[in-house]
Amino acid sequence: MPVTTSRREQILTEAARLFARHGFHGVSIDGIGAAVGVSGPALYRHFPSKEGLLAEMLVGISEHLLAGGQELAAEHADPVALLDALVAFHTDFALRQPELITVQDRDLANLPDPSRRRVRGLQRAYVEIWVDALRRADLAAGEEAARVAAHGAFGLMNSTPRSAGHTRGDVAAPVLVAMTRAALRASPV
Amino acid sequence: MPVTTSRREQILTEAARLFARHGFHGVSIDGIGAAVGVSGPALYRHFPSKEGLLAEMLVGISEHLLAGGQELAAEHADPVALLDALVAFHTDFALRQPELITVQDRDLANLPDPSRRRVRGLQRAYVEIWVDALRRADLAAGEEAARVAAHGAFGLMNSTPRSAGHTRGDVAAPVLVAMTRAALRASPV
DNA sequence: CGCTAACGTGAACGCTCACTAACACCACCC
DNA sequence: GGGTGGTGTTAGTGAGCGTTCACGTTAGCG
Repeated sequence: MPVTTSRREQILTEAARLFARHGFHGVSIDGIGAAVGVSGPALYRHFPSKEGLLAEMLVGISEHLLAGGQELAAEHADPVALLDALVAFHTDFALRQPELITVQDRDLANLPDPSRRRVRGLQRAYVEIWVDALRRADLAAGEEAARVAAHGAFGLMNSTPRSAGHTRGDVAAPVLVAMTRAALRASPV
Repeated sequence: MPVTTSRREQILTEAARLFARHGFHGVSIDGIGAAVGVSGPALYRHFPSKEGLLAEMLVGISEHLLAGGQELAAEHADPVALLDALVAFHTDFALRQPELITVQDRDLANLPDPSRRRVRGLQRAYVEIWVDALRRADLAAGEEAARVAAHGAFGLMNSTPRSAGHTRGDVAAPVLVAMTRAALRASPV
């Protein structure tokens, strides 16, 4: 890993910004090129296609989340403590990388089939960590309810990137963490 | 208003389904036409443009939510009771019209400028009802925190349409309602 | 020094797509 | 029965865009 951001990473960063703002189909190859200071087809020296670029982005996010989740799961035996750690971890990521979060759950449909399956698999494994913790902590009335609760928590923690976005992280973070923890504890009605 | 769904409404319904699945730019005029049994440019007999169709859809949603919110606000003097009613109302809408919810917060960016401003204004007014109730109920540590909490609640309630989607509503609804209420009560840390 | 590989450019191609134009059908009504 | 407005169709047009191609430049290296 180079100390100076490589052109590849530069492209990924700017593309994420643009995709988050205008959507995958709302951004042109020329537009991405212009954002990094080169023009148009130069991207094909670094990525096989526009879809390939998106694929690398989304796979990267999913892998990062799953890796973090697995690490926390290994550290915490107590499911309630694990959930608290997961909430902190996910909230931190969502507030630090708002563009990635936005792109991830808006443009998944634009992935070519094999990559989409890959991302879906990674996401499913990540969700499974949450579902498992919820069930072990007796915080869900069943498999399906646990899944609803996990997705609900994601929606809550991912909400700030999607909406205004320019809320300062140090204001939003404690609110979101407190809300999510309370929401999870309340799920079994 | 005809008892049989007019062609206009038919188009709006099918377009919502398609937009939700593939995104605004991922759906063609011909595709929408095919979905309602006519082909292609026939849509221009009912809508001025593809963007106009989207505009009518999103304005309709925003107006519906705002109207519902205002009605509830008029009925409930107690802010906590109002919040409970808002949660029930919004959750019901989100689970009954998952496609509309999906399109609303994914494709707002694809609206032409005047309509986008219109929708943003309606949304802001709707959020204001929530923010106001939260503050009057002493459930937020400040203006900005209240806004974060409101958007968080939306993210939670809107989560099921976005994710799996094929979860049965009568399973998801009570879980989401309980989670959202708990989350809102927890927001002041 | 020449060879090579990495990186960039502008021009061209081919396709999709929103939108328009010209025409047809049909219900309705005076 | 003829005019009229609503609703459809097919063919065409022009623009945008992803991708490829042929070519230029530069850096490293035997």
